[in-house]
Amino acid sequence: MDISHILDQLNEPQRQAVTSESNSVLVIAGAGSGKTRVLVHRIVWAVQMLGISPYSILAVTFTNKAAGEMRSRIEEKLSIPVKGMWVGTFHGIAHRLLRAHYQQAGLPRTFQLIDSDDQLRIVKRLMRDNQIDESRWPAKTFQWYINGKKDEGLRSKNLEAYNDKNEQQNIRVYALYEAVCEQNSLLDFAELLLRAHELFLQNPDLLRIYQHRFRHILVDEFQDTNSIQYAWLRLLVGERNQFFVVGDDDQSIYGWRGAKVENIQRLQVEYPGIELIRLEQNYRSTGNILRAANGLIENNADRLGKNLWTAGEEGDPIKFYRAYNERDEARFVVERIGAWVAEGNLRQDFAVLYRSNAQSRVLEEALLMENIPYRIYGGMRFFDRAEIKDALAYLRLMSNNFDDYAFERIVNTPPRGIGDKTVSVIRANALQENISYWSAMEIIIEAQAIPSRALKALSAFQQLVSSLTELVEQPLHEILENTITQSGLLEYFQKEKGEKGKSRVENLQELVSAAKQFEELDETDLAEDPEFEDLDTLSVFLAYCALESGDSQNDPHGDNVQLMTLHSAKGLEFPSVAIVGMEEGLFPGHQSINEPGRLAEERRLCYVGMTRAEQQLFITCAEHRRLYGRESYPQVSRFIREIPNDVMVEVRPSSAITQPVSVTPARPDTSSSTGFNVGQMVKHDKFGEGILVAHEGSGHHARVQVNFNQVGTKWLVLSYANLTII
DNA sequence: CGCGTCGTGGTTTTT
DNA sequence: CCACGACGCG
Repeated sequence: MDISHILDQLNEPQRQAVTSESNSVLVIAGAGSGKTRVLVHRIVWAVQMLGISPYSILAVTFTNKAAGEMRSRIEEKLSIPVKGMWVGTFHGIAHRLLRAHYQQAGLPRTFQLIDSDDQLRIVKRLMRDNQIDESRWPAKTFQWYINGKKDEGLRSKNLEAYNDKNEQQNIRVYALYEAVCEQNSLLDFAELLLRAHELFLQNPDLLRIYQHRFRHILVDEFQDTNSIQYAWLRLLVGERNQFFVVGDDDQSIYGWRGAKVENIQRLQVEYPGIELIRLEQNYRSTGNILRAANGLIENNADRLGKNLWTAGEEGDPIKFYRAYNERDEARFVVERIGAWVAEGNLRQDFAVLYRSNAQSRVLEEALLMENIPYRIYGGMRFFDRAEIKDALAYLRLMSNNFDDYAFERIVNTPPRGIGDKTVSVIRANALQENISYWSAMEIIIEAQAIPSRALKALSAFQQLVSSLTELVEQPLHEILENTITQSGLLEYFQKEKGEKGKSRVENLQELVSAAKQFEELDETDLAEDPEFEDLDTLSVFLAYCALESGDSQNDPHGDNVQLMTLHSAKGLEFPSVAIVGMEEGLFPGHQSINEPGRLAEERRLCYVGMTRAEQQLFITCAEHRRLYGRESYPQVSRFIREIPNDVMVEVRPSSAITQPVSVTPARPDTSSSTGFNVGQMVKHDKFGEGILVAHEGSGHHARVQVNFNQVGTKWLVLSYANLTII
């Protein structure tokens, strides 16, 4: 068989990585260096050239999107569907293992998954039940604590508070939370990983089976692994399996949620023979962009070291703009987008990246003003939407009457006259008798223990759920359709006025079609394996919904400018990129400035942002920013100064003047031929008095920006405005 | 039960 | 500044 085509499209280090026969390989893959390509080709190589069975391959990624992309690219290359190969996320694979071996994992067959929203609800309710003051200890901090410990592989019983009052409380809540989850057979995301790890630890025979099966283990984005994921991988790799890891220490930006870059270093210690391969040739960005990014990231200590280069062009220098304020900054970006489009480019090829979501607002306003369509990434995901979770809660309750959290969510959603009073009676009864809410409800109805009005409403609810439960044999989408209509959810949201109600109705309808798609998709992770055969469709679908938060939002719908945080830009690329808000305190954020570790992560985030750009990169900051209603005069971000001088120029509004960025940033020339200077107090006939904060252009078109005491900031054309200096 | 007011707090996000 | 959650009223 001619397999040369597998290697033809690869450069030397890529080829080396694909064909390496070392037992463990660590590929340090810089941004845009063809990381996914290497993973895909290695698998294809193994199957086609080495005759390795797909059955013995396990490929792990972090996101469903990455897993899906890898799978489809492999199948495309092999031109046959790959049976038996496991490609998935850590969570998806852990889930699959737990479903297949639920007894050994100490779980009931029908265990359910919960997302972080459900998790928070549980913590909140548990706090109420145990008289823990939510205003003193916000539920979120406990949630954070619990997940953090689970990511470290620690259960409450492994923790010791000593004399720390705070820690005692943390551990107490953690233990209570564990008990609740145990009782309701609920597993949160971190629990999946922890359980999967324990499953192997406590069942050596089972571990051996899987070690024997997965002779080839590949991991993507290794710098994002947390402690428990790494521990789980180590078990599976064992003494002799092939371990192929791809990552980039410079792109580790998730330390704050438990990812350990150190795992890359550990790898080299714990797998002494590991072959280190660097992919440094970049196929994405211009030479200038790469030099800027390289220069920046060199300021980080403890790097494995890597220098991106390109065989392509130098390209334009990076354009740095110091705006007078955040609105001027937005105006500048919009202007560049205008120019980009005027040159015949697509809006969707221009991305604006910011550190925090709050920054999108000014940009949106500016884009709206110019009628430029845009799209914001991130935010609510499909399966996180309230209306979707409501509908799914009905399914949960149908699938498992003992799911108190589903019960609580929908007992009065849509409103059907079951108030707090009634619910607290149910809750009290359930707590006292140690039974589920559902059973408590049945007893209360039986005993007619509540006022007749409430009783009537409650029996109607009971009958509703019971009659829905009878539909369980029907096709999934019909169950859903019946659920949203008979429950009254659809009607309820139809009555809700405005865009909101409309989109909720649409989402519910989309859920029905998602269910339809799910039925057709028999090659789902779960359905593929015989272990799941005895599980009802409903449970499988619910698990799917929990694990697949629905990044269908990611498909670009129409030609829109793309707005997103730097974090969500990871893994993406755009011909033209603007990074805004490059100011000390914002980026790097004030929380990070005095902690070297966190500062380094901010710098990596900046590196990630810069390396998204293919041709053009703009970086902006504002000298004056209104944030949270407060005024601030931030310093230019240190990251700006870390970018080498010769690859970046500072640009001024509406003028052709460009100059190298001065190392000690000086205020741009504030005087002009117009006779007005920034900082002067001026008076306008209509708007009253204000301070001049910016000016641009000259002659007849000269404009100034004035911050008026009464009406806020405005741009005025000098020749019309009739301003007087006061 | 739904709507209004007051008060508070406010990186980053996937599974 | 503004969004969201906790309360109180009709």
